[in-house]
Amino acid sequence: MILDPVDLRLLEHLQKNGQATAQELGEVLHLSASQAGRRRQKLEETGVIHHYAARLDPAKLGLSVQAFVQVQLDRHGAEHGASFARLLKTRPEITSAWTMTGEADYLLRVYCPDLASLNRLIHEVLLANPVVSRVHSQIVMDQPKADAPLPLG
Amino acid sequence: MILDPVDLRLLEHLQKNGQATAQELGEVLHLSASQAGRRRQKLEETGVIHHYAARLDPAKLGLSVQAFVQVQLDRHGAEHGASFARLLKTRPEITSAWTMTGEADYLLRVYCPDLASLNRLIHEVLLANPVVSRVHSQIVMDQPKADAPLPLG
DNA sequence: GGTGAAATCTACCTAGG
DNA sequence: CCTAGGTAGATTTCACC
Repeated sequence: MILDPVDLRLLEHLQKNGQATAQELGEVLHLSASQAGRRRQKLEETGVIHHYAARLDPAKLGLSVQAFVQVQLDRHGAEHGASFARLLKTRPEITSAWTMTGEADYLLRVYCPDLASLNRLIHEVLLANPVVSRVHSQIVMDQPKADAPLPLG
Repeated sequence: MILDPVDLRLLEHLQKNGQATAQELGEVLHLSASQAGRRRQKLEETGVIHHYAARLDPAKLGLSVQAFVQVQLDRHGAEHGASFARLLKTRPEITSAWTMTGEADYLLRVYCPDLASLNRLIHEVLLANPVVSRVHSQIVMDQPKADAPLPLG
């Protein structure tokens, strides 16, 4: 699928407001509402737009502690990685996990109601797991930039 | 604002499908559509729901390189942090930035079309900045867990 | 919890390059 | 023939009962 500059501006807008109506999109893009809606539909069908999501305010939900946790597995092997990957899915506090080049480390993004529950996660879940060799956690103090739209230029 | 278990299930659903209609929410929650819509409206007004966003597929947009970059500032001071914070806003590849406890480090989440542009960002933008002392970048290989709903239990 | 007016979406249709 | 703009029926929302 080819994305022209109008598509990119449409995507930029929909990332900021996923509830924008076809009419609103048309005004922003200087198109008719029907054309804007048609473009949006195309982008949904082709999977460029993966889904729509409500973004919540963690503080208002009592999730006052955010952290990034780096986890180092003691032995590198497919079966170890797989068992750890299963663990990730069972822990709702871990909202995202990435593996990186170089080390077979995981980077985890974690939301907890308080420091105690973060420490429980680290000690009773992560360090208690025999596959895990080391963890290093850093608590988020401030988020000067949050979930900006993807760079589409 | 008090959130009862029904609100939490509503939020969980809206994080997965931000376009759920009041009727759909009502079916999930075993409520009437009008009650489900009323709850949602309340959660929007009180800011528990911050906004709605379209989630895009980075690969389909040509953003094949994701990375986390840790940036260490050479001197810790309010004015240095502020100048770096301004830099963050000017770079669309940097979609999120966090400051952590302990060090005055920044963790940056970055999306680039290729390795060359990531390297340009690191060397010509970050390291070229006099405030920056060291950077350490890790390229994302895999994302076994991606943007799961916030833990609302 | 239910109802109805207003707004919105979407499929279909028409016009122009 | 393909792309842009317009129209109508169905659906959804939201203020009110």
